[in-house]
Amino acid sequence: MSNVINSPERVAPETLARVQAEIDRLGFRPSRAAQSLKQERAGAWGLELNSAGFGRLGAILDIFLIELTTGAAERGSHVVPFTAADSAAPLPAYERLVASRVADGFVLTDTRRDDPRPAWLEAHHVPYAAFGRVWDDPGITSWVDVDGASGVEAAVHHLAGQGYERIGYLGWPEGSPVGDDRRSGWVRATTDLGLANPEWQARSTQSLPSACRAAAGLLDLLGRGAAIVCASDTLALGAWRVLLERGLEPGVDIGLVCFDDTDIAEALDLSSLHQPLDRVADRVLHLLATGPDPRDPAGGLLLPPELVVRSSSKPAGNRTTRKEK
Amino acid sequence: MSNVINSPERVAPETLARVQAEIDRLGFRPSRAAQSLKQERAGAWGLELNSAGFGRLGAILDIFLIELTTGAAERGSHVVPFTAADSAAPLPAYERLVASRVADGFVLTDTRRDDPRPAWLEAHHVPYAAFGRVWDDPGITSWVDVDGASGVEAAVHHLAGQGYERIGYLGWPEGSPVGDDRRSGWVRATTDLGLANPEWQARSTQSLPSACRAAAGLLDLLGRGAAIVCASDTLALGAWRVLLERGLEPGVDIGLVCFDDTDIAEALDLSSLHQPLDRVADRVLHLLATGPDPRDPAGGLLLPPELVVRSSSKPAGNRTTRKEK
DNA sequence: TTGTATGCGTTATCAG
DNA sequence: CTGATAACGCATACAA
Repeated sequence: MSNVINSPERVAPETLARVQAEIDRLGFRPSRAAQSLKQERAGAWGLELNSAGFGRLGAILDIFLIELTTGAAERGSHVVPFTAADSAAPLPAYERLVASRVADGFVLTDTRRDDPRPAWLEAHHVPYAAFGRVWDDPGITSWVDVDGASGVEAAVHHLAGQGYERIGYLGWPEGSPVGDDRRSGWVRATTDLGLANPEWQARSTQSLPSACRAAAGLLDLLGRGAAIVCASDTLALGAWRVLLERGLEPGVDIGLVCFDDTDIAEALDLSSLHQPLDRVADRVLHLLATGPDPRDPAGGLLLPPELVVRSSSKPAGNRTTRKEK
Repeated sequence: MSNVINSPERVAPETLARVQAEIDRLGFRPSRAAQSLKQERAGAWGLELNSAGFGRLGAILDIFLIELTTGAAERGSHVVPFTAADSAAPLPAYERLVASRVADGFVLTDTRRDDPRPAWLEAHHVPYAAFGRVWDDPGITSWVDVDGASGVEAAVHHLAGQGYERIGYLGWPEGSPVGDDRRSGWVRATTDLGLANPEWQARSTQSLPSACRAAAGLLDLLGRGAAIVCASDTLALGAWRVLLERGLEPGVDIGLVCFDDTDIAEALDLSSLHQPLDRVADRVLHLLATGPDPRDPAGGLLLPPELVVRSSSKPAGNRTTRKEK
């Protein structure tokens, strides 16, 4: 009797033991397909893998996928990755999974302005939760994101605490919501600290040559003894390269803090803002399971990143000892 | 009638059109759960995400996952990622998916010596195919791998063709099957070309400081004008760093070719051996669908990587022009 | 408290 | 060639 499995409290202890023994002996495990059919839910969440977010330098989505997979398993469900044939028009791929009832809902990543997915999912009453703000509609609260502004702010305060007085910012071109958010943290923190100088910033796309050019220009402006906060680990790689080419040592001649804390930051021993992907995954799964909390009309959840201090932002004491060449 | 969907040739053209019209009108799509139940197959392949292979510097498995997902979708199935609670003892996680019939079989990655998975899967008659050789048992042919030896060999020949005469090798410590395989390509090629020198090699683990130390030692040995083949992009990053620190330019003062062709190689503009992950995924899915070919007892499939030439291995002509400092 | 029957949405079989 | 029907394995409601 399946009561033993699903409501053990409704069954006599003695029969429970007997049936349980049989279950163990036979190695019985319920079939997901039959369960899904009966319960009319797949027990799986779809996750679109788009090449914009995956497999790129400084990608963190692979880690997020691991966290999501683990978290889903703990809640008795699965993650079904899928790709859209045309990444500019992903809706058909979502529609397929919904229509064949392979996924009960979706985890959105790489949310952007004019993202067609939230509206479509809302219209079709498909549950979803986003890693990344839903920028188009403040009324939508089914998202979790990392607070880029407060992260960069913390980085600036950290650098100021280490004794840096000229703190520049190497970010993305204006217009990307994530980039603008991170930059605002730099503006706020330098203003608060009385270190503001709107000149001390440079913009670069996520390509290394571009990052190197931007970093070089910024370094010319700032000079030795300054610090730079980078909007991503890729930008930091560019900055790091320019430092090396100029014979400058990160954390000694120039302070460096970057965002994302990918393997690159770790490998290069760069201080970085670590995104709490385990907590993001946990909250996303929670949202998916319960739906957005109607008592909380304020919006989604903003998680602060954690600053991981490495040698690229050494305290002032260490910096005084110049390394012999 | 479902004959229209599953065997349209057995149905009168007129009824077919009529029923098809209804299907389109109603937007009917078969439910995967019901199909799975009826056909007694999940239509999904399990893929273990272990933190050894994912989210690490120079990881290519995220790209492989995309290829696998796309390929599976083309064949009407899905990929179900999962993690093992204890990555040293992954079998229970496999067992769960089999028992609840969530996955019909598995794609193995990160195969290693004394890997318990192939034997277990064979014993339980669970279909599987590996990306990476099954090292323990030459009788097992259900794998696809990239031919590291021939790849490195091609890299050495390429460098020799560019005019390099001292070609060193920066690899992993002895004992890893993949590393030994790649190294053997260097030995073979340098021997064939009469450029062999067993001294010209260094060994390093996949950490940047270690790679830098090893690369520095190797460079001391080889001197300017030599070339280095690296067993991975991470090792190449170490070599690249040492070059920069010494004021040497890759492709001008030192030739550099690495393995894996990850985002790092692309960002640093390093020549690299590109693994044909799309073809690997395709063959793995083919193996899964058909089982290993009994007419081919010779073993699995070895695909040659493709050398992507970038600025770090410029032809000799370009090298003659020394850059002004 | 325990056992039994029904139906979830398919596909395959079989009688018409 | 077509339409009806049983069975896949489970959960649930209901009868015993």
